[in-house]
Amino acid sequence: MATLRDVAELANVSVTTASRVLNGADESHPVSSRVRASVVSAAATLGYRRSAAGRALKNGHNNLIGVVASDILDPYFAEMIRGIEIAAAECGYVTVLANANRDPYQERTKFQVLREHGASGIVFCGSDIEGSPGTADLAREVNRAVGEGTRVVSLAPRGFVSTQIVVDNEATAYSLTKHMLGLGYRDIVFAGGLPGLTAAELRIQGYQRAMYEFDQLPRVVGRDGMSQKTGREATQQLLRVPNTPDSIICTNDETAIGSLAAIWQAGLRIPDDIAIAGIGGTATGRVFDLTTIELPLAELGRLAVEYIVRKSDAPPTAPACTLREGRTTQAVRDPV
Amino acid sequence: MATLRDVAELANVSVTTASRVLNGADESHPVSSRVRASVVSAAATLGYRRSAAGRALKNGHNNLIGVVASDILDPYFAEMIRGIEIAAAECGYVTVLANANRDPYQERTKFQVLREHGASGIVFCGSDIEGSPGTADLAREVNRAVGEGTRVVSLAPRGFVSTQIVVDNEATAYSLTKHMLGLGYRDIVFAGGLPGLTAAELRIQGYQRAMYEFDQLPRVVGRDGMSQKTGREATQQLLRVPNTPDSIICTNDETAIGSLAAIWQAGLRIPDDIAIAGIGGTATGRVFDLTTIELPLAELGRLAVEYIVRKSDAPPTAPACTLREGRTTQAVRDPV
DNA sequence: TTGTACGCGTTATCAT
DNA sequence: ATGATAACGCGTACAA
Repeated sequence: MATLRDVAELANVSVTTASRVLNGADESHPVSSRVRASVVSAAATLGYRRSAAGRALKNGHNNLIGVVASDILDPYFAEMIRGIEIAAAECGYVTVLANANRDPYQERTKFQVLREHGASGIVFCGSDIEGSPGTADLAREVNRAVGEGTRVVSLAPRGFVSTQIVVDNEATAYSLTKHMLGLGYRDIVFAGGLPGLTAAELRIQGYQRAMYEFDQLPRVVGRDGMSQKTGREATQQLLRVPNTPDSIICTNDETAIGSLAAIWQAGLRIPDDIAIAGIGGTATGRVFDLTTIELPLAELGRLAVEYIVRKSDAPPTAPACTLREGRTTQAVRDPV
Repeated sequence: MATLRDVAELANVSVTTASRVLNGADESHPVSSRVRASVVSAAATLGYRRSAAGRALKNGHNNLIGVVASDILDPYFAEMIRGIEIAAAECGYVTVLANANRDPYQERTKFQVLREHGASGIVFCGSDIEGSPGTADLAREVNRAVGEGTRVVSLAPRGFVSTQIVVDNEATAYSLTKHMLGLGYRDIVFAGGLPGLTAAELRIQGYQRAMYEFDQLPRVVGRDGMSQKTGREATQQLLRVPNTPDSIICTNDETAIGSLAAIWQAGLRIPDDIAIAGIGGTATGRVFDLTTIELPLAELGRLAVEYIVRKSDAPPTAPACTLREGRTTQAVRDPV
């Protein structure tokens, strides 16, 4: 890699001048257009690229934004990451991705590595599991980082203290359940989740609150995952026994997609035989015309980046969620 | 951030010693266990983390692997990225993600940024569009980088010269089409693609070759995308006019999922009324029991990382693809 | 308008 | 077994 010095030598100027030409948005140090041109041309012929390492060492900070994602394959998080990456690129920042595979230990390790690389801010995409081992360790690390000026943002509820830009999970599930009840559904089952996973638990609570208000008995199944597979298996289970519900609210769109797959494969019709709703608003949900709560996932990512880059601002609040009525639910004429 | 010097001072040793204790896998420089302990304890109390910037500056290289992805939301690429990230983490490397949004200009810009950050290697996830503007620019940049020792790997066919770890797209589509013909399907339509997108064009060619060999007329629709939306819209179009085919081969699993959505929503049965097959082997495909060619996507990512990290090896070759017979196709008793 | 010189955190080399 | 020092590439305060 050609260095600034190489460029300066080829252009017959000092490194200072070369630096000013190539990086200086600095108006206080004008450079003659002749010198400027020769530096630019030298840089071009040498294929000069500034060294992020040297720059970071000098400035004490890096244009890096770290991401600790629970699962990059889940469109829910992928959408957030995409929002982060786009906003970061617009601000001249680079996104460093670390996939934690839903493992608290990996989260801690990767958080540390991101810090070693001098990330200006670190964003957590994904909730945590209450009381899981390693949680305390992670909390300590996060505290230290925040104390040293690193901006830490969580885009899902988290046990450690950090800036949170989080949708109201309880309220989304509550309002979605109310909506389903309003359509006339009564025997509504909630599918998906993980014991202790905060975001999931909050959604279950919202669902339960709405059901109790309506004097209906809540029923939660498939509390062993947040994936399409979870939705599929939980639904197959439901269809195998009596008491098939009239509708299923899924913990997220992924689970709902799995549920759709199971129902279609069983030869039933949606929404006539059984209705499905999800939470998320991901692209696959739209393709299936899924009734869901649209969460501003990419927007959350963008807000996180803005909070990190414009260091003075107060933490932003998450924008509102909106219900999207698809074709996997309908008004029920004859509530049982 | 506490520096090595801080640690050394607290432990009353020189920075050299501190460095040796904290980073030295160096057996040739033993350290007394007493000193070692005091350094370790000092580092712990200060929360010392080594600086990647300083280290990169000194070593001249970074433990970074850059990824230029066409679309992180596409599970096809997300799976590759996941493979990269896991393998990289195992080798002590960090993954830097750049999403190019299928734009050649963004690819070039982000490639350069990745180089600025001293990435040891850069992986391209996604094919390119032949003759698109910016392609030549990118090729020049890549050449320069390779000449300077950066390892560049493409996990899809690419116009520029680089190490390629690529599945045989023509062959996969050919063998899948042969399989469908063998099942008894005759009026097989191919859906999806983008004009000039090399990987997509190769799949179309493989499909056409198989059809011609069987004296069947190939028919390609929806050549305006690679997404679920593409598959859905192309299929809706097909169902709207006469000459409904007996089966659809989709350019990838995503397109196939969209196709499934359209067919189910139209009230038709799969595979009885119409059969669907995809290419990819992604998780969503499995949930829908999609007949597909399983490509070793995560494995490609892993191979790319190994090639980058173990700098001496010859470029690895892509592992084989395997047909997975799902429930979206079946043997046809009565070929028309 | 342009140049000189220093220091950021780390490690390799050489010295003790 | 431990320490002093130089150098990596960059940006900037200061000098000219």
